[in-house]
Amino acid sequence: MRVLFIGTGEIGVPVLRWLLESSEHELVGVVTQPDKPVGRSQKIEPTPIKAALCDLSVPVLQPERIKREEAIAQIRTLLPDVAVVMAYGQILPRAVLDIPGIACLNLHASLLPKYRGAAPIQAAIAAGERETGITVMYMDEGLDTGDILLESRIPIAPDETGGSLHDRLGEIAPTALAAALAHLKNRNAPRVPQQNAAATLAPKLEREHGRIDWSDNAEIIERKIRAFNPWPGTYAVVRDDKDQERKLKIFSATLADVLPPPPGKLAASTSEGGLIVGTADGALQLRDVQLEGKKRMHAVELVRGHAWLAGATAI
RNA sequence: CGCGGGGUGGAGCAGUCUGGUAGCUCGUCAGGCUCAUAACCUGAAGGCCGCGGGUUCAAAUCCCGCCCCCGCAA
Repeated sequence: MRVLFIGTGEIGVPVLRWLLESSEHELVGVVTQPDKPVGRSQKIEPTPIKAALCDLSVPVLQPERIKREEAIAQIRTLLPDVAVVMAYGQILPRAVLDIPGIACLNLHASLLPKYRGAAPIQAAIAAGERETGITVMYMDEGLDTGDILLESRIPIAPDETGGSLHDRLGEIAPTALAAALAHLKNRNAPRVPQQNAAATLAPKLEREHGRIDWSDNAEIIERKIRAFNPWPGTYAVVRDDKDQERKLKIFSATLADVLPPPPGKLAASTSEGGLIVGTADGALQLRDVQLEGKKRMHAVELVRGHAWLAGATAI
């Protein structure tokens, strides 16, 4: 089949690679977001999808707005049978959804109808789910509301991070897509409407969402730290010995079976060294942390040079 | 020229403003104490103080240039 890939994020790269190598399907074009300035130096960088596309014979479209008529007209000339959308970052208008001759599919990184939206991976871990997966669905104009073609499930490990789950979901996506395309080709593809009553939303995450509320339970906070690692990250704001507010990023922490300090209060850990911090119902042992302006390191190392941390309060 | 923090023995930091013998917590090694120990005591090794230039009797410290790391903003 003639397949058009529409995507931007890293998670779509395995699917793109699979389409490139597939002998059964022809990648007729790729739509991705425009190159954007990234990082401290604001260097203009291609999207991960464009960067992964070393095969220059595939047409790449990077419309500022896919709603515009010029963009739509260009896509139409590619004459795709199927469009495959994954982590694109723009809403597709009806006019685009109607272009593919057979179907416009979306690969979404959750078991729909749970966690519709931009951050399904983090949401699943933060909620303490035991499994998640890739859902292949027929796109409609709503936000991840289309009818389901199939889903591919994987378990969530107890030490899973947003990053590790993101990578694993990206890797199983090609298999799910292959099955979906095979069904379409054989004209026996299932089509099951979502149970809208069970739907939940996983809205786009901002850095500010990573601030930890120490009045939450230890288990909730620990899951959030894992879910938000590496993006958008979690942090506490502490006052240092010079009365300056400093941001302390927390990359990992574990539940500590010790007498907890009050919520948000940092204390020296007697059992393992480093720092423990109080929550609503228990203590967390801090592991990988990073004080703003400093390198990422183990809490044990950080405390050697920053004794004030033991006894500080996260505000 | 977006804003800001930083580069000091193996790790994390202080010292820089106010130039004058390189310091702290830990690690390593040796010895001691102990039934024993990640505990405690004693001792030791280990630093061209990011790189280059300048000022000075004297530079980690002051001046100029460069490299690298990190936080924010986008």
